[in-house]
Amino acid sequence: MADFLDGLNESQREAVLYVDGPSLVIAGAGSGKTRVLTYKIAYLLDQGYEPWSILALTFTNKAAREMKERIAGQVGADRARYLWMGTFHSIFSRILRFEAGALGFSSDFTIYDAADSKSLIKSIIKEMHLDDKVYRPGAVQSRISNAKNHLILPEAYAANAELYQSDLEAKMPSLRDIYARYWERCRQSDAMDFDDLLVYTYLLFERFPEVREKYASRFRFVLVDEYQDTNFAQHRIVWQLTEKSRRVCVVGDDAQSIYSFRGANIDNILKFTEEYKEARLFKLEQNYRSTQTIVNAANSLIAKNSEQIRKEVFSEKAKGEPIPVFNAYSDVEEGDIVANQIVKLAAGGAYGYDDFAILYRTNAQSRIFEEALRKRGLPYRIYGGLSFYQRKEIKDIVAYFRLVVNPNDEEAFKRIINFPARGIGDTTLNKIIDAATRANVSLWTVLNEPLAYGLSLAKNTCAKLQGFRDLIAGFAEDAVRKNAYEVGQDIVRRSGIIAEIYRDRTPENLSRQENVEELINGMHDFCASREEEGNERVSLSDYLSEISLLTDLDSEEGEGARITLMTIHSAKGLEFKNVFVVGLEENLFPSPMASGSYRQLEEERRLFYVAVTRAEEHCFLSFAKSRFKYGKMEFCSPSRFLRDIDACYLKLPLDGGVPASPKRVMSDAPRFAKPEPPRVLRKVSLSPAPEGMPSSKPGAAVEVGQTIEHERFGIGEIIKVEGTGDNCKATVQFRHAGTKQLLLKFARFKVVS
DNA sequence: TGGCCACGAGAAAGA
DNA sequence: CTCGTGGCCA
Repeated sequence: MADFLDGLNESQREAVLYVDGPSLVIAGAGSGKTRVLTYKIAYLLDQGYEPWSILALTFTNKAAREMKERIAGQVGADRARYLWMGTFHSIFSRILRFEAGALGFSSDFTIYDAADSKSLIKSIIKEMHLDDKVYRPGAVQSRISNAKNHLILPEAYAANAELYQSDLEAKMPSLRDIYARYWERCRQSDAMDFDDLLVYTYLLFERFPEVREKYASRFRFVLVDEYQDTNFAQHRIVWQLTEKSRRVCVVGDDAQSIYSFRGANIDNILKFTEEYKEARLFKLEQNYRSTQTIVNAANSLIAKNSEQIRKEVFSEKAKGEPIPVFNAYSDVEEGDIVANQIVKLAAGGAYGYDDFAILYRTNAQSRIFEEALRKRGLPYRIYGGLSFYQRKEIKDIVAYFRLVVNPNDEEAFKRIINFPARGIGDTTLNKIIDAATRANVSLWTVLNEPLAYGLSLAKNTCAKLQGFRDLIAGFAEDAVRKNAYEVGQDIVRRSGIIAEIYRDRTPENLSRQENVEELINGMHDFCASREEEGNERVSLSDYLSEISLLTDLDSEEGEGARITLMTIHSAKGLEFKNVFVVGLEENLFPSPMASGSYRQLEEERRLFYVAVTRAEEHCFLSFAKSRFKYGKMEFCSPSRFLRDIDACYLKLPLDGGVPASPKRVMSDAPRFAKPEPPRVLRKVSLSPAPEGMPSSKPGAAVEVGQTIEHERFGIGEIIKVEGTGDNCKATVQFRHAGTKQLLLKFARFKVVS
């Protein structure tokens, strides 16, 4: 035991060793939070706790997996295996499958992903003859989700005057009816959405005290990671489980709370010691990850926030270099600057490509970096965007699986009843939905006896429906005997999906074929490894419950070192030697959607804090003066957050082109002036050139040797001119964007000298 | 019924 | 620019 305590500092050790009551561990960025959790679990095991009596909740599968591996390294894989360790959603779905009957669900209930739930909401809005311009499905979905995260059920929602008032203001008076209907339809479909996994766990414990008692006493110790990101429902469930035992340890960093948009409540951590009055508070303040400069810069940034638990994060690592801030002319140039910087650093030999990460606010920003890297032949991997399980061909197949396991699954039904095309169109489907809604039964029930539910159908259509019914029922029969892989293979072949995808060899189809093969191979591996572990028959249902909570962060693609491209949100918990935080512009970061309130703005600042603290050795910041948005070019000003970092930790000037004068940098005036109006030369200009701006006349000739400033590529020198008139072309060597040929007729630039 | 085309609107973070 | 929708035609 002593051997593993050696690896801990004073405060870490205290946090590990206190197991007699509730505790809150405030862990600054990079302060060894995971270390404390794993050591603490190892310590508990050492103290005689059985693995299955320890519940450890995390936010990502990845975090759970890594922690499990580390514990396995300390106490052996055979013991680590029996720990209850996983995400809130996966642990609770496990419990819910076991206790489903009590709640009126079957243990094979489907988990609706965000797309399923949105699609169901969409059809409910349609059925209720509401205007989907007013009742935007996304907005409705987030209001319902919000209610669930606060454990407000449809009945309570309808009775709540305040909520109704807010719905009225949003011009959605019928929201409570949509919610009620959505709730019923999910039950009808034997389905739960992500939020339901929490809601029903809470309800289970609330309505059945003996069940609550069972789990509360089974889990003798409960640990929660990233507590700052828990929502009200999660918080209450932790309370249900630990109110009596008081053996709970929550770990988190209020400065890294970045998920309020999905209901996370920073008060859970801020007020933990009020709810657990006797709780001990531990603070981990030594950062083992980053240079002093990075830590200090991050501290100066987060100090601008008002609501936080006070702590002094410090680093004893090297001082490190100031953080460069790059000022790019355009989004494209920003990509070039970052890529060039990576080339430069990588050439030094000290770094592999996996030592680099490019972090951005929105997924849409990834494309430009992707292009810049590809152009230079640099290997990269983009996280986010369409994950494997969200691809159409995969979703289609999984919909078959879902319907076979749970025929009442409405969303799966709608997805595949006419895929591959079998002549059952919208008209017929709408009749079925209509009848099902009126009779309060599932679509599958109607399909089984169309005539009993008063469907008027052509004979031909009836036969087609019968064919579909038999197909699914046949698979369902097989699924009882065969394992997931066997049924899966059968379904893909006999449903006609293979025929559909292998019909021709277009590039899209080839990639689909690969994906389908990958899915089937994955099923094979899944079954094989489960069966090796001693499970007799791994059912399709087992497989589905495994994949329904996976994200693309979970798919390890091992081949070689790659540059990581991801959103800041998904980078939480990760670290890289070199980090580029890009797109630091107003209306991007902070997001325009967060500029509404002070609270939201503070969350954006925390997000920036998370980004900067991912870096171990070098952190780079950048922004562009112009950027393509909504298909149009927009001018942007630097993010206010750049001003929140003490200038002494930054390396200015930050220009990709004209160096800013140091004087201006140090002055009291805002360090980042708004960009000037576009000083751009156009052939056809409707407005006169701005006064006092150096600007050449339309059609002015350029000469070799001149320096120009291009709207998107920045400063460059003309090295060649060919052609005349409309065909006049100039070759320009740009400082940061490489060499380009510009057709003067279209080029947007001005001559600088 | 199903496929194709044209048009218009919208574009945040994730289990 | 990209997705989703709605109208039109085979």
